[in-house]
Amino acid sequence: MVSQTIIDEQMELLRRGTIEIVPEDELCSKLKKSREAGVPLKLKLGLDPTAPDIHLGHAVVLRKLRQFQDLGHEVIIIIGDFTASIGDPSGRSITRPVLSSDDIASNAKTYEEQYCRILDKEKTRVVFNSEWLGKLDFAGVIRLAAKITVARVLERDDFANRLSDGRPIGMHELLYPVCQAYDSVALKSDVELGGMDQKFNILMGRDLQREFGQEPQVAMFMPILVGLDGLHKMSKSLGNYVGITEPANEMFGKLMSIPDSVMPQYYELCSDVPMDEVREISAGILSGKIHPMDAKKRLAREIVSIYHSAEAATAAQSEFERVFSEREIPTDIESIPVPESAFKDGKVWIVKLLSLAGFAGSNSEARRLVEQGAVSINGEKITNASAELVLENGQILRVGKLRFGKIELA
RNA sequence: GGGGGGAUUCCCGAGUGGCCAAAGGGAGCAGACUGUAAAUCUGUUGCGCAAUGCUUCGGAAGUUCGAAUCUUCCUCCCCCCA
Repeated sequence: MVSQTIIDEQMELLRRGTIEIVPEDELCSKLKKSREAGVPLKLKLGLDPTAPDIHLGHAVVLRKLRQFQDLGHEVIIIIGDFTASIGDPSGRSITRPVLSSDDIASNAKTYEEQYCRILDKEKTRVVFNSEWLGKLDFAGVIRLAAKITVARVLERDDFANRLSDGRPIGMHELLYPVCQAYDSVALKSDVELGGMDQKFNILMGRDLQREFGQEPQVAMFMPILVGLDGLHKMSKSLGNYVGITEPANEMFGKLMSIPDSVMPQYYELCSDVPMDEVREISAGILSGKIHPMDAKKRLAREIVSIYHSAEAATAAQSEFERVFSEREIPTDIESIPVPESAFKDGKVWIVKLLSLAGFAGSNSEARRLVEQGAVSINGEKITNASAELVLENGQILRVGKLRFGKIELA
């Protein structure tokens, strides 16, 4: 007999940072059963192979899976190569573009390289859903579709909204949730994790498994991590993300730029700081005992430590303080090679230099930056857009607050 | 199959013959302030070493001294009816 205390402890750990577990008591009994029988649970996570960079938002779910692995369970990652050819309509107001199979293959590979930074490779299996979905023939598809009603599919918010707003919905998109649900059937998964945007799809998995006479999976919903802007969900396309493979300094800096209001969420979902402590920090900020900036530095340090090391985190913090608190120049600055051809009479036009450095997308933009007083060389502001400069090796070109470059003469 | 509406700069959206590189908002960028937070204020946001210059308003052709605006054809989208 498995001690209830152990299960309770496990449940408490697993509950952290989840919005909803449907149903919670089923997870409890699955954990117990698994422990008694010595058979690991199968955790399913579907990844859409469109975004090749895993960021902290994806990491929320991956880290939860890791907790399951640490409890002895098995993770199955489904690369949705087949479903990507449909395009998940979740959270999209427009129909997604269809990916080529080459893109999918290379994206999937990048995923594999990245997820093992969080997951235990020994306890992770990767499968492609084309393995079973690709084998269905048209009759099979129809039989599958027959198990779900149109009304059921149209319950889904984005379909309902699109329909009422008069935006298009492709027939193939209606089948998306069915495909994903069928993945659960094919794998006989015990638990499926996903963001709230996946709620509909994951619950449909339960329905379909029941239809196929399987024990339905437990659905675990994780919040969608808000991006660095504090407004929209973290996503690569919005550029408000922190990739898990980014350098420590970069990560630290990006994390320092989040709005204060999202700190508690980041603490809970992206760090391992115990929840009691997280609550203390939040309270401390409210009462004025803790400076929000200090809380944020701690947060950034905690997160950087997970993906790099404690040392790297400390170093990133001192670098951050150097550059932004003390307004000094960063220690490692990328160099800007300046070829001879850029020179005219031994001088380089400032606008030319900026586009050479990649700090401006066009000469017009470069000109604007100069006129707005954003550009300096060795701390000396340049405001005349037609300025011609005599350059020396090692001079520091700065644009705005963030961009630095070191002049390197060819 | 029939009828109607629509496609504008990164996004939304105004513009129905010259005053339009195109209002307004969002987003971005820069400056001030600051904790690289938020809020706020200011400037800026097609290209161009800048010129009464060049290229843009779904695509092509046309009318006109002149077109985002008018005409024709095409492509795509939406709505209503069947």
